[in-house]
Amino acid sequence: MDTGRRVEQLVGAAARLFARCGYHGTTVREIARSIDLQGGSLYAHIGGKEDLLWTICERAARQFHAAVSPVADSTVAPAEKLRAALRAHVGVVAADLPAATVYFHEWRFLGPDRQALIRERRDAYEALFRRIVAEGRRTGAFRAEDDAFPALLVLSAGNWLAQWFRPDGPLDPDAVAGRFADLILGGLSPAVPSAPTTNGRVAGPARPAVEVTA
Amino acid sequence: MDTGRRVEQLVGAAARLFARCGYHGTTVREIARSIDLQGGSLYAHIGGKEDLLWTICERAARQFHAAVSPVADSTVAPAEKLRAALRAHVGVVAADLPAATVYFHEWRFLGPDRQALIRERRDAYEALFRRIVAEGRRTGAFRAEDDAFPALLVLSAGNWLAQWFRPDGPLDPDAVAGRFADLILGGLSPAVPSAPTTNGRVAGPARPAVEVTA
DNA sequence: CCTACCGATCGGTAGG
DNA sequence: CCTACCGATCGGTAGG
Repeated sequence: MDTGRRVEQLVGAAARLFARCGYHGTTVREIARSIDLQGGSLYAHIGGKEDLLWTICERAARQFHAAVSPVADSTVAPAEKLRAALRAHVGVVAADLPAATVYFHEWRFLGPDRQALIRERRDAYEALFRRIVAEGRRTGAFRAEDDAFPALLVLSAGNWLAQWFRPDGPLDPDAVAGRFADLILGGLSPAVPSAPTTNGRVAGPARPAVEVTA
Repeated sequence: MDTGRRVEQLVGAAARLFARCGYHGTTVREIARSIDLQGGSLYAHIGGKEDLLWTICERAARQFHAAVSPVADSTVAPAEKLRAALRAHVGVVAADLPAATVYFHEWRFLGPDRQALIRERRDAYEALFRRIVAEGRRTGAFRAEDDAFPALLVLSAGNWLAQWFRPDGPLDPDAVAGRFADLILGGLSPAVPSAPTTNGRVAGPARPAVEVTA
């Protein structure tokens, strides 16, 4: 875990290349050359290709936790807490899209031990979101059948973001997170005071099934 | 596009291996050996490694379209249409998890021309969901600031599914889709008849910010 | 469908 | 940090 300038450049270059071409689709030579280093010279700075992947993933896991954990531990109301957690998550993704992409998709190419470490941290991270949902359900702030699905919906939106978000787009990360939070908290259907649902289907005709489309 | 039994086995084996190890992390030898074929013998059945990737991606694109397109063209009310579209999408993902995983993540390793073809189809597919949202907004069945984010939320949930869904899990694909649809349509917060929102933040204290947590 | 082989390229190292 | 090199493995082919 050298903090040398060259090592940082290598980690950054590796993240960009791993994100674009995949871990196995990237050559150590390409990483070296992208920061004007000769072929095998990157071994003067790092132990091996997998070390670069590990550094990227380990840092990303830490940053997600560091961003969301204080939100989860705060005392704001559940709805605003979930909103803030999503905003924090989206912020980390958007702050380093290549690193987030690698963290989401290439971590499984780590060796078994490191893979297990990442998996542990990822599970603990997801638990933060489930706990926010659980708190909201307990206080009556959320209506949901379980903790897992709402948490999964938030994380799905937050993770898939890495596939489409571009920093030069029209919306900044906070705005994107806000839009998703509005949808997930408020729902797409205009509020009909919580109609009882039966297995995911509205019990009885909720509103007239008018059809104005071609 | 041979339909021989051996070719089908190769496509299936390739999907499984590409999904687990990635396109570049998989060897043509591994694919061949997984269906009891010798090293280079798979070239008696296919033109090259990339052809396998192409077949997987092209079929997946077609199946997603075939499943959702009739739903989008139907005349059911927007909320049920969006629910049915998500159910159809989830069904395709769950029916062949390896193929869906490869379609979502490995298509970018196709050559430029084939890559462009997949991108076109994917864009057209996403437009189906945006159109459902547009229809709902037009008829007043949906409240949303635009078409893109609700569509993106549905697709995020449906695509991220390939990362965690396991066929031996407690919920079948229809149940999973139903849970997500309930959340997206109904929202997590109990229905306070549509309070005007300002930039993703509820205007004024919507409900008492009681805090019952530690 | 197999055997045997091809040139190219891979991650990594020695020696300076 | 470079040059020159290592064995191993890659996708693909020839000839049968």
